[in-house]
Amino acid sequence: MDKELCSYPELDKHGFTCPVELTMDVIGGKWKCIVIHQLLDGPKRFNELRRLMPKVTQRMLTLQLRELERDGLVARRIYNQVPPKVEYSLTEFGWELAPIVRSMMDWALKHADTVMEHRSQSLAKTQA
Amino acid sequence: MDKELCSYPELDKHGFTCPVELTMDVIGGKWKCIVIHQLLDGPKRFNELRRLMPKVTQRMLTLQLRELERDGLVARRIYNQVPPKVEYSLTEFGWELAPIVRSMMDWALKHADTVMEHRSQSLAKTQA
DNA sequence: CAGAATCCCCTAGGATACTG
DNA sequence: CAGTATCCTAGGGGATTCTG
Repeated sequence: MDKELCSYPELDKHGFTCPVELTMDVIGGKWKCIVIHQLLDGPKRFNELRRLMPKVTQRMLTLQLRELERDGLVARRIYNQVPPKVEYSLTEFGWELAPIVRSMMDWALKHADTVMEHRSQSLAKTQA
Repeated sequence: MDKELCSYPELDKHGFTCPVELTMDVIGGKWKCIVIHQLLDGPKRFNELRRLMPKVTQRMLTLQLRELERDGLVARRIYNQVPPKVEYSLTEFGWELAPIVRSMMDWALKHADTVMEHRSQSLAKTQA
């Protein structure tokens, strides 16, 4: 396989130049990875997710969940009762993302302080 | 450790509720992961990156590179010559992202078609 | 409870032109 | 070659209100 001409027919057929671009298109939403991360722990109700993610508005949560649903990553189960109960869970396909999200979590726990150091340092330089 | 009260002091000190949120803040830019993916292959010059990423504008490439630099993930080496030569490479810290980006690539190569199927299916439903 | 509907804003990101 | 400098806009995202 030619290293310099490494294109991906399956991908650019759909307008993606690079595999990573496709993945980002799927999980790149501001809250998607966090939703998935929460769902790794088990199915969650809508307001349960809201409580777990205090900074996301319910509008945004809805939108991101809809996109995850569209891509087949998240299942939405409606219990027909009053008051309503809706449960979100990872599909089998959604579980395929677990390694990625877990490695994102591991990375953050290991390197959070390093990132913050770099940021404050480069901020200090612009200040000076 | 209490599962229900699983907060991360190091993180929410900086305003992050969840580890994954921090990671997304670092690599969540539209092109950052792709840049990193390209740099996994070795150092690259500016226009070399542009050629590898046809869809990114040079303005955006510059901005994303600057942020990656700020966070200490990418190094910028300037060769003092005419015409100018600038080489971007992953720092040691940047290499820590390799597992994540690689798993993103693997995922895409495995599941691209499945994603597309789901998308066209859910599109068909809205059409109907 | 789990949302849909509006309204609105901001900024991430694009297009184009210029430069050391 | 490797960028700045402007200008501009689509849409990502927020706040609020309403509902089955």
